[in-house]
Amino acid sequence: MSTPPRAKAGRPPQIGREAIITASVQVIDADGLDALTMRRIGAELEVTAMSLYRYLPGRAAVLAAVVNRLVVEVRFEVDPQAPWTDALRRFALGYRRMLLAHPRAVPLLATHPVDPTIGHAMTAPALARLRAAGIPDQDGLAAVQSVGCFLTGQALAQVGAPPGVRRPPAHAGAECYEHWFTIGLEAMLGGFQQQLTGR
Amino acid sequence: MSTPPRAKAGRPPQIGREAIITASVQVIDADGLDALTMRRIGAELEVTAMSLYRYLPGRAAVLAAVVNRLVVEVRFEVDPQAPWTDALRRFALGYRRMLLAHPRAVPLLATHPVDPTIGHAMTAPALARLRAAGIPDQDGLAAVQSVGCFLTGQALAQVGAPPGVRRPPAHAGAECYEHWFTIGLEAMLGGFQQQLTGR
DNA sequence: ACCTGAACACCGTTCAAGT
DNA sequence: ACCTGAACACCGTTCAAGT
Repeated sequence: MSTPPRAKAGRPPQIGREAIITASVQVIDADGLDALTMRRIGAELEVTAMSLYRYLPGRAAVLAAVVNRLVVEVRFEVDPQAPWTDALRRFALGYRRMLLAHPRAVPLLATHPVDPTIGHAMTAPALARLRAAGIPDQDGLAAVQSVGCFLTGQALAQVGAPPGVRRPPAHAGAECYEHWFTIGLEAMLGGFQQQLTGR
Repeated sequence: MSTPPRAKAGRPPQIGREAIITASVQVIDADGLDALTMRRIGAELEVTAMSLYRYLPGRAAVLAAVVNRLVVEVRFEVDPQAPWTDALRRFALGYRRMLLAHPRAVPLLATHPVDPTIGHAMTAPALARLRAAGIPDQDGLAAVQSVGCFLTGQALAQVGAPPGVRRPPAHAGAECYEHWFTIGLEAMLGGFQQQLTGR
């Protein structure tokens, strides 16, 4: 949307907005959210922290950009033959795949709002399938929202302990959370099917 | 559990663990998570930041203590006459009441693990009701977990934007989230009823 | 026993200056 | 046009010192 800094004259840029975001995701994946300092991002790009401010107005902007970068990488395919609840299931699995691929970013994703345009684009295929099944957009949106909230909360419980916090020793293993995830998701899907398609 | 510092001799303490936690909750409620610095907590208690370390080993310990303080204040009553799903509903409403009473603490509550003992105590009445209805503890636990995850995710979506982040202008109002919350919760409860009590 | 002052190693961010 | 060095106002945390 806004014009990126162009080299009409003078030196070509050593870095850029996209490179900053990519480096930030790498740092988070490798060392967690706390390690994502402006100085560290700069070091990753062999540049000082101050140069970053040419491309993003501050650390908060970096975090917001990371959230949107991760959300756009969510992918899932809707099977038009399958019942409409399957579209919600596939949305859930696709979103969850992204979350578990970036466990240290989950607290960030959970607490930062997603750009509405990007959020809408992500859920569009699922919503379209519900619409094709005769479900009003208002109800479809509520269902997608609810599934999304459950996903976020579930991923947080599984991997969401913040950077410095030790997980309690009685903490359940990954298999357990996988099981709870399926149980909860299927309950919600079954409930929506009952609610929206009248038993 | 661990013996609190007692004044066997010398000066009586000006502050204490509980006072620190209380002051911390006040700061969060008033000015948000970012405002909760050791120096600020100290100022609230008319003491320097360094004195806090006598009672809690650091900022992370303060945050953990705040989480547990807030979770223990969750209250709900189970109606033994009502269907077992009503116990889950009341648990959800009680938990949600606490979350919405401390909106600026929601990101903290969502990302910090709860002390297992406290967490178990909070959910015990609901679990007991499910057990009385003949639902195995394993299934009951999965249901409670799922409802809790949905609650957390939902509250985050509603109030969870982190301290410095502006909510997007297209953001839905509180009524909308209240509606989505009901829809999602009832779908999940309906699904569990079907799953566990066989339609 | 309890609290403090000074200090250390970090932050994010600004601003004027270099090339 | 792009990048940097120095500086500022903050952090959390330590440690020896006061009373």
